[in-house]
Amino acid sequence: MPRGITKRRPATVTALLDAAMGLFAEQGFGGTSIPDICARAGLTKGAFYSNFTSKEALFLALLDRMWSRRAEGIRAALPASDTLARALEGSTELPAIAVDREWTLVSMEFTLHAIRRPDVATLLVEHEARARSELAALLAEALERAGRVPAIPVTELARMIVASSEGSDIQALTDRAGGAVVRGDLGRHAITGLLRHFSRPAEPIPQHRQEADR
Amino acid sequence: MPRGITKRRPATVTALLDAAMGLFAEQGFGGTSIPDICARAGLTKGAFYSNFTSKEALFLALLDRMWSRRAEGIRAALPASDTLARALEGSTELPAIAVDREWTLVSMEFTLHAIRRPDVATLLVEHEARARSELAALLAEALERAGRVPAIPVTELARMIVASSEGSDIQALTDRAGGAVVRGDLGRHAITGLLRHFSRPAEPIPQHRQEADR
DNA sequence: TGTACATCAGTGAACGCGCGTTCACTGATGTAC
DNA sequence: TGTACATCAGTGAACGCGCGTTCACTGATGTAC
Repeated sequence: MPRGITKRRPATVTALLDAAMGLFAEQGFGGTSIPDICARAGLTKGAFYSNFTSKEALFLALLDRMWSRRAEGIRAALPASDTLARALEGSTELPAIAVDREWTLVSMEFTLHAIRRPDVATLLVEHEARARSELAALLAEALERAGRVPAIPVTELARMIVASSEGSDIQALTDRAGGAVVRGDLGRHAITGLLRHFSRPAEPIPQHRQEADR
Repeated sequence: MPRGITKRRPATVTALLDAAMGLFAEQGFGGTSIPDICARAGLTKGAFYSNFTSKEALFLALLDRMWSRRAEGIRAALPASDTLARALEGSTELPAIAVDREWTLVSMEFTLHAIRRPDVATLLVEHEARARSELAALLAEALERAGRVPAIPVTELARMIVASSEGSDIQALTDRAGGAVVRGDLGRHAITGLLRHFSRPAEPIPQHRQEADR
């Protein structure tokens, strides 16, 4: 006599999340209905209500999955600080990272959603703070390897870089959708620029302080 | 016998657009129904269909109005190149510009919409190209006043600045909604940083070329 | 290993509601005289 | 200036449809023996 969840359940949840991810990216959160999601997942509406209380709840579960997958991806790519350091020294370029269309669309969708709902926004703010602090640690390490010291707190630098790269991603997707052909490395250029501008070469023998920003 | 549109019509259109602006910001495009808009405008659904063929058509009309209003606002603030030049010289800070919540939300909403519909994206890309070229002109003027020359084409600089400031605006709105208290000048700092990094002081007596980026 | 059966998980019909859209109508507008 | 009336503009009832949600049910699962 089954006395907990069966192995069938997670498969159903996965199917629903997969379907929702695709549909939210294609049609937006507001533009996607629960029957839409169920149809794509090959399930009935009852299956949906057996697993989630509302579309909103499913959205949160989807984000959870997106965030933990991304976290894995980032941990896997962690030797990046080396690459970053070399880019800072000017010996290489930052590598191109293809903009993930689905991820960016669903994230934008969620950000909009969150800005309108304070309780959801709290969730998002916490997640971003965590992600940013990992980036800040990476930046601190890369700067040190490149023999530079930050001129402003690395957490602020991380904020600027996130803002700049998100803005660039959105620009890239828009241009691509609108048929405009545009060089795709401006985002990386801006980031390198910010990193160089807001840090300076470490002095071999630390002497008196000087102005942070020339 | 009336033989064209009467003065009643534009008032109706304005009421519908005003109502839609507020609702799209509050509930999103997909989350707002036509009856919603009519109710807030104090009109019946018939009035809507007498003026627009669909919610999509109203959205486009709304953007048109938003864009032309913003263009007016920008033209009115054009002496800004002076302020910008002084900020570049380091004698002042860039002035704080309050993030317009409604504008930002509706623009994000539209960007999402556009990324999904190539024909709408074309419209957006054209608009952005126009806006960006005005900004590029402003930047060129400001750099010259500040006695600097751009190290990369000003149009690329304009792209970076737009990306960075849009990203910062979104960050600011998210943080504000999530109850995080955050200094609001990082966006301006980043912009100043980009401008300084991607330009250098003009040489009084032009001699041989040198590396753009130090 | 095989089978009985309690529990879990998804089915599919049913419901009321609000949506988008249409259209015959009433009232507002503004020109012609 | 005043009024008649053709035209324009918004009203509100009506419609069919798909939505979100519920629930009695059937079938899948996996434990106990």
